[in-house]
Amino acid sequence: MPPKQQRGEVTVDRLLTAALQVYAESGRQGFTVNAVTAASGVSLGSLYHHFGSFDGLAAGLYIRCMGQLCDEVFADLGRTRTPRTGVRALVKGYLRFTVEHRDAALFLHASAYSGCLAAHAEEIRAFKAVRFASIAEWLRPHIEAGVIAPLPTPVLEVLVMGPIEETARRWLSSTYDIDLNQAARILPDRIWRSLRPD
Amino acid sequence: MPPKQQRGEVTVDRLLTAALQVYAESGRQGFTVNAVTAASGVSLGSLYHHFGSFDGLAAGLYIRCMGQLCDEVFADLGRTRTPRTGVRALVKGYLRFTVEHRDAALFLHASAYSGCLAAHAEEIRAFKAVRFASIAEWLRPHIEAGVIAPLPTPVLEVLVMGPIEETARRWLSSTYDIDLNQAARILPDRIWRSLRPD
DNA sequence: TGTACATCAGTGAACGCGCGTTCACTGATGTAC
DNA sequence: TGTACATCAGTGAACGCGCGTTCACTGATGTAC
Repeated sequence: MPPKQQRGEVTVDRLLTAALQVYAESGRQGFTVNAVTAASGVSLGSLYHHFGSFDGLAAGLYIRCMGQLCDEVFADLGRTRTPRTGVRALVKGYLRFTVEHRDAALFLHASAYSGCLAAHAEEIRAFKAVRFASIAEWLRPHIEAGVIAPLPTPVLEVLVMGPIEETARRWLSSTYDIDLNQAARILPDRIWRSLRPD
Repeated sequence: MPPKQQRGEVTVDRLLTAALQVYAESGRQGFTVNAVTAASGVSLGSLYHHFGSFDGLAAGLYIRCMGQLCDEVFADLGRTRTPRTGVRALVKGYLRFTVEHRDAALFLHASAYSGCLAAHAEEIRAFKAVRFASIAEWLRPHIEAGVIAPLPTPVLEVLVMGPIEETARRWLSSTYDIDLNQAARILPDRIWRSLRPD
């Protein structure tokens, strides 16, 4: 249901931007249709015209944030040659995105189990499958070349993304005091050690 | 606000058990006071007598689940002598808990950003601080003995718990198909490699 | 042991609020001839 | 170029539902003398 006129695109953008802002300021509890329409200045009917439901808007926001994340993280990854520099790029890229787009990162983490996305789960799954394909493609030649241990793909993913995402999560929750610069410096080498063959 | 009579304890227990069941069956959206009272057979007034609010019940459930998790995971940890076996115990314990208490594990992960716990954040933080102290105590002598790399504690925690929690998360979301037995077999050694000095 | 009383536990009808959603409508944009 | 018409976009009042919460009350338990 993409808008077919330019002003429609603008309205969709205003709604999503306002929605992210509302979520950042008021959390899940304050994340309501009324709050979003008030913050965006867009009418209630217009929101429903473009998204069909409030969950639809949440799904749209999730996809927009996830797209941004993939763009920024995978851009750096493509320029790397060795798995070592690749891991470094992933760590730096992911943590930089987390800092520079705190609101988006928070929304992505928080929405994972929110239930708002249940109705659009298939759409989101398909979107992720497309965008995440590049990371698997990046991995394969390194495994075949024997420069990364021949572990099952899910285990490799978990070894790489686990520490990164957990770092981001702790920083976002602000319950823990974790130094992102320190983590960005130390993690790449440590994660790389967990992937090496032999 | 712990109950002062035995029947009070029983009621609290019935409410929390029913609440977990409701959450497991209906998700966040279906997790309401009415659903919990209906499932437990306990009256609305009684729920408020014991928990003060619905968020209070959510916080109580979170603490109960977190307590169970700590009990099971740290029990095995205490019996280990080397960091290598310690990591293995953590991985196995955490993943076993995830499988055996799927509902509790799901609730713990999902509640992290739920907002329901905001009002009781301090209470939960204090509870965690007490229970998680044992893991830091377990780590320190190994670092001092030079058998674990002298990394900052938060980074160590993230390196160990990141892959474990990410594995659990993926298994719980059931979007990914991840083999927990395989992960439990491979992860300990891989995580251990990321902690070794030199 | 029995009685009186305070506290704890349990009940369920009632309430108000704000949520997501609908709908009949107006205005803007693009297109065909 | 001008006009007619279909489609898209935007509006906001109105609605019903179910949520969390309150409260006046009854019953059970424990304790003091």
